[in-house]
Amino acid sequence: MNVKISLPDGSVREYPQGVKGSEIASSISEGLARVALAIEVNGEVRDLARPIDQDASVKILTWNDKGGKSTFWHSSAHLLAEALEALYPGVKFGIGPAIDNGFYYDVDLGDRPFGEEDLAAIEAKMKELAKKENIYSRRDVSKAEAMEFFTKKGDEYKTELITDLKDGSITFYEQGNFTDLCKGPHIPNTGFIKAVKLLNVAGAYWRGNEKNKMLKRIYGITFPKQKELEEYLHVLEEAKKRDHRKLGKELELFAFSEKVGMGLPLWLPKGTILRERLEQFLRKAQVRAGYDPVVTPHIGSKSLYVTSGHYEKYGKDSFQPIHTPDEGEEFLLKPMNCPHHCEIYKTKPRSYRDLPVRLAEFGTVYRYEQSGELHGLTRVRGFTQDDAHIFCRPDQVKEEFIKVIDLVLLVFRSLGFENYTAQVSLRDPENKVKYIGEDHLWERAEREIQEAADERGLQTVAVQGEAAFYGPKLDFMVKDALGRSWQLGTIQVDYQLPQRFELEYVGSDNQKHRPVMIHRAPFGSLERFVAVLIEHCAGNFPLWLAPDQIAVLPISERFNDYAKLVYDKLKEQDIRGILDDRDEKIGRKIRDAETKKIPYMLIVGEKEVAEEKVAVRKHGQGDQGSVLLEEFIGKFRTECAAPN
RNA sequence: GCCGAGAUAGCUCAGGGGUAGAGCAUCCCGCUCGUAACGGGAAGGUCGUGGGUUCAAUUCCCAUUCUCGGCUCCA
Repeated sequence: MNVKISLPDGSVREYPQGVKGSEIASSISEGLARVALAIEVNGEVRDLARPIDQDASVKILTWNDKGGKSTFWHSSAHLLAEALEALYPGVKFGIGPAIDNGFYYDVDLGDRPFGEEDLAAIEAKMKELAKKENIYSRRDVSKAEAMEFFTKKGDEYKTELITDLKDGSITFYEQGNFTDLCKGPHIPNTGFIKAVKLLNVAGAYWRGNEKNKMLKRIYGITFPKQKELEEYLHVLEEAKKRDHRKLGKELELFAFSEKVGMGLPLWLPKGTILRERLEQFLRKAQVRAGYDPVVTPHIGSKSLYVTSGHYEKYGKDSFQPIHTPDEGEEFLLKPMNCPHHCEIYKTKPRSYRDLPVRLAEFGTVYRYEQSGELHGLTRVRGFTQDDAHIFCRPDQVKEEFIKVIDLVLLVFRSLGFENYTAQVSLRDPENKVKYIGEDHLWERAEREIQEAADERGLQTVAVQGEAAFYGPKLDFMVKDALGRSWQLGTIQVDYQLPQRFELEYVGSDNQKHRPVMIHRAPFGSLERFVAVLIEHCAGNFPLWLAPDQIAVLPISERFNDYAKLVYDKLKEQDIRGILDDRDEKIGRKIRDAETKKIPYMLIVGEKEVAEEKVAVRKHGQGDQGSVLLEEFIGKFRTECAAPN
């Protein structure tokens, strides 16, 4: 009997029943068979060696497929385990999955001291074992048999896992001398793994539960070609160079002080310019889009947050209330701007004609993040949101959403983030009780968010169960220059706060109605955004943002007067920059300006003085030749205008 | 918060039971210079903080703070 196999190109071929993925691959082309790692059968990734008994649509997976990569890395985790077992007899294993970039294995090495120094030896062992081209073979085992195997081995983690599995659906995979509980799939043999790098070791709780024992998690990555590993390591190195914590220090953008407190960034003068430029840019765009700027205090009465519900949900895990000398007064550091904005909404009765009301504030909020979670500017305890709340009628949600999407995209485009996607976060349909708000409003809002995203041509993924408890949301992810994804802006629909604050408007029917609230922040937080921007452009900010746009460099002290004249002329035009009149050689001055990543250098010497010119040098590009100073200023002013 | 590693000059880092060292930055002197580091000199450190062991601690031990790598969490 034959089975009909349909291929991704739409063609259908017949094969004898029980045909293997590897045979299908060979029948398509020998080249494909050589690089085939796994096969997707009706959407499920499987081993190439597993027989196919029924009609199916299949796709041969290679390194270029996501499923191929994850299979490859999962198999690499097994190879790591095999190497560990060879080098550390008696080692116990937790889990070893593939992750976005590589794989890890959680292991219990007992009391043995173990650190990153040990990784090289394991790596060598892995390479040695890989060369053997051991086959990953799958075998069904009964629960009892599986239990017996790991009990005998003394691996209590595996036996715990087996306890939770159903008899009849348990499989082992074996390669070389290593056997693991695993549902697969795997690549055909270890020989595909040509390049191995173990990256780091970290603690990880067994099953992610802090009550459990902490295992050692060994992270690694592998590739089918040595060259690909080298490229990957190069990207890692590049990422290190671009680390915003490093550049933030070098370029004097921000700093932290133990005395001020962890997670509380200090913005230095140059960083402040950057930040304020971003603020001004968005402020302008928001005024154009019909937002009203507001300002609210950094603290608020505890009762404000009791009303909003934040106190109940986060109060205990937050900065503790501030007490005044007078009894009974309690204030909280503002963790959110929305309660304040709700109170602004309530300062006067609102008509349906007034809506939407859009209140915007660069509001600094304070949240008690766990100490281990703090990280540069991306995770801090005090940060400024480019926050705004749109109070609108239910029938305006979609239109407002579209407007917000436009604003977010303007921000991304203006800052050079060309690659972005969006996640539509929906309710968990199985568990509607978790959420607040009427069913029909949710359904409508979820539909309208999706429609709004589609109308603007956004590439979206919908994820169920990811909504906030108060409403569905749209989260934006950007890819930076190194291909890393960051979550930035967010737009969220909220039914809860209008209800809690009893917000109302009078409708055309002369009845009171409840507005819908939209929270939105295109940057997310200024701190996080600046961090991402630094890493995206490696500290080479676009001209309109650069803290120092120009360095004026006299060739020698003899030309300092002219240099000062040039510098003053630039200042008059609001051009930011420095005058380097140090007693140094021009090569040195250029080098320093290049290191500081200043976009333009104006070099002035004998020739320039005589002709009222400046010799222009661009950062990273070198000498651009001389032009008249006036001419340069004219061009520069056009070039440094903020986008809009 | 939890596990692990670390903290030495403004920065990057070396050293190690007998009260510290380099390069860069800083300051001074000389040079007056044409597109990525001019030469010489000086100054600069309670070796994160607090305890303990020791004749002696920056070094060993304990605690603590902060930083880093993860885990967990994230309005």
